[in-house]
Amino acid sequence: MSKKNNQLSGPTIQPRPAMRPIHRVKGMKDIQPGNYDAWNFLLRSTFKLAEFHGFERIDTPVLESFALYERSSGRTSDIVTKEMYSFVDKSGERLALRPEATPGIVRAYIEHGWFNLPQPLKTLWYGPLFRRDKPQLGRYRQHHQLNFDIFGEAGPWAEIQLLFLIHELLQDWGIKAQIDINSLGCADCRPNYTNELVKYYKEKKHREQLCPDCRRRLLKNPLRLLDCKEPACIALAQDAPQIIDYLCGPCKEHLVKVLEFLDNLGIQYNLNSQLVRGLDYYDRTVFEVVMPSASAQRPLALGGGGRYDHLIESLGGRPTPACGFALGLERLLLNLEPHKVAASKERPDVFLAQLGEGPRLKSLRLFEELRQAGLAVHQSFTKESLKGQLAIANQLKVKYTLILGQKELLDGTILLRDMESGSQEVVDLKKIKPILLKRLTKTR
RNA sequence: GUGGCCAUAGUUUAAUGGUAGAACAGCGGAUUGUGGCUCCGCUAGUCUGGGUUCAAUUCCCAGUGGCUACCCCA
Repeated sequence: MSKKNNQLSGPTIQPRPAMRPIHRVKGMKDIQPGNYDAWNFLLRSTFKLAEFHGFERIDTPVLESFALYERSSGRTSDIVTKEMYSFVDKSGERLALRPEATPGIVRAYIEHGWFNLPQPLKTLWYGPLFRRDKPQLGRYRQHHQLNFDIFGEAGPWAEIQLLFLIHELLQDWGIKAQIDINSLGCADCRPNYTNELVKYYKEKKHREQLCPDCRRRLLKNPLRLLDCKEPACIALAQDAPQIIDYLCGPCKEHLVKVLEFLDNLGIQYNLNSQLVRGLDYYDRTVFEVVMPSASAQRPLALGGGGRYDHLIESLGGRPTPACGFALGLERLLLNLEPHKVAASKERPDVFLAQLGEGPRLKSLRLFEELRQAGLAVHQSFTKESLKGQLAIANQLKVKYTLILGQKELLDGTILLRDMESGSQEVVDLKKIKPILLKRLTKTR
């Protein structure tokens, strides 16, 4: 157990632990040192852009009542039936870790009377969601979403603004994904279509070709027949009636408006009549951002959303049209170019190195002074050796390093080292702040 | 929930039925006040349980975990 080298200043060497460490829970992910750069890259640009678009930041609790999801997402949806983390609280109340964001957001909208705020209300939500899936590529039991919602706007402008925002974000991030769009009609016209669809699939020659899953879907949720990836079912879906042909006047007009605007803005999209979504609450416009995957048969969805004009009502609110969109952070992360992330990282301006007790104290004060002057100062007060401190300054790729030792402290000076050239000059300590400010603004 | 592949230092990996070798990273030194390059040293590992065996990290079984495809979804 004895250490030969008692000068070791690194992590303290611990005796071997007697107990086995506890592993993280399946499907959960830690964000490790260094990983946050990519998250910041995504989040910072989103928060900024969403603010320009007039979205207000909101949050809702991780824990909600089970009934909320049962009523909104659909009693038969997979999310509710097999993927939710739910439990009974000591009080006997049935609770759930939120599996998606929209129901909680809508609940808050109703509960706090957000309909009294200026409408349309645009909200930005960011947080973790929980689904008890089997983990795989881009899927974790805890994942994070960015949710954009627009309340109180019945017109196609809501969709347009969302799609425009998404388009801008994808461009900023350098992600070349495809936007799929479709309309599911409304309560008036959708039944006509589903009737036709069921009729088509019930024809004997068609029905016989369906996979077992799809035979079930035919009874439970016919729209999802279009979504199957079995070759035979895909072939059948090709010739199936298309919902576009069955949309009522207003629904058709709405969709056409959305598409016209997109054309006008030069936003490329793919009108995909096969696109249906896994949640029950959508009306009219639905869309998805998809990324073709090399290994998987289906493209990976980076995000998805649509209009939910009746959800607020069905959760007990006054009738309010609404439209929302969610992006999956972990899936976006999968598609980021490392060099874009690296380039987005801000480099500190100055590194402050010190040698000895006195200089260290003095440098703490100088650190504060420079920081308040608006300089990005870094330091490593725990390191003793100048060598070690310079190595860190080098890793940080700072332009200048300040060195304050005993000698400088006595003279009232400080060393200014240019890290690129390696040249050094002695500067009056009182003048270091203006000198740095001047040099850095010149090179920035 | 179903299927496939996998499990050795922090990471990437090598090897073996006789208790494991490297690279990178970290820390220290060469240079006790000067980074990047170099050289040297140190730290650190066979997922868990059971079985076969004189002996298991190696072979077998189970579990757990990871990756991945499917269902479904962001």
